[in-house]
Amino acid sequence: MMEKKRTDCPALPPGWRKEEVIRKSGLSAGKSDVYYYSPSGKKFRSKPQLSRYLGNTMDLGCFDFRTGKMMPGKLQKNKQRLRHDPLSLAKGGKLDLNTALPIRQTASIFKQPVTKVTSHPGNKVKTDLQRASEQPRQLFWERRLKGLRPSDVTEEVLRTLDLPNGLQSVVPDSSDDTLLSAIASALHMSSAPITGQASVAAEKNPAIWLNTSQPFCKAFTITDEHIREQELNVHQARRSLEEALMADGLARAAENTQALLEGNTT
DNA sequence: AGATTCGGCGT
DNA sequence: ACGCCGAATCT
Repeated sequence: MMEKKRTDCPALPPGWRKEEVIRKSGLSAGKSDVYYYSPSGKKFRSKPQLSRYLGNTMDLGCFDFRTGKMMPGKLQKNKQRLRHDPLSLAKGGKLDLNTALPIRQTASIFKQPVTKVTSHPGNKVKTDLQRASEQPRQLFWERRLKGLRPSDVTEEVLRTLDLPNGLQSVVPDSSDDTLLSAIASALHMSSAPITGQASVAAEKNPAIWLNTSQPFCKAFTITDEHIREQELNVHQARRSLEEALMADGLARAAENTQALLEGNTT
């Protein structure tokens, strides 16, 4: 057989490999197809597919699938949006997985070497821990999360959460899922309590009075009822997980005994 | 079954 | 002209 020419791909996290296969017959003979293999061996044959899998892990905006390199000049020329409805999803109902989403620019879940600066002890940026949490943020940046959907590695879209009805946005035209994203982000990024916008002024002029360290929801109160509801949710989630684990264990066991009985060769 | 390969639709 | 993905074909 042909020796597979799988090369390491420096633009992707460690362990990812790229393969180029030349078509040898048919009308398209001479053309080539490019594939990528994840560290775990899963094959990827298009950029959208890769995007879906890597999700928010990495920005593939300037990643060129064919060459496997980052191409800084690939700043997508977004048409004249921003004029009518800057927050709407891209026309055609499709979401641009390349650049539309606010995503981390580094592959944080992968182990990657970082530059350790030792020769500049006074370096503010590398030294000052406060600075990291004081990065300026775009007003209403949470809105860019609109349309994001959680999914597992098989690309199945998961059910979204429901918000308690006591939660309201301080900005008009903010759909429920945007608000959910905003609150989820706030919980995720800070260990401080999430109180919502305390100042009523924020409702009249969010652009001026919004407390940027809080999500753009109105101040809310948590009732005992809320807590009971949430406890129920957690219990149900745990039960689901338990069942899934059990089912998986049984399936594996059955697979193994079957293999033994049939004298499976592999 | 999964892997490989080319066609062809849509942009 | 080419990216993407369905499906025929191969192992």
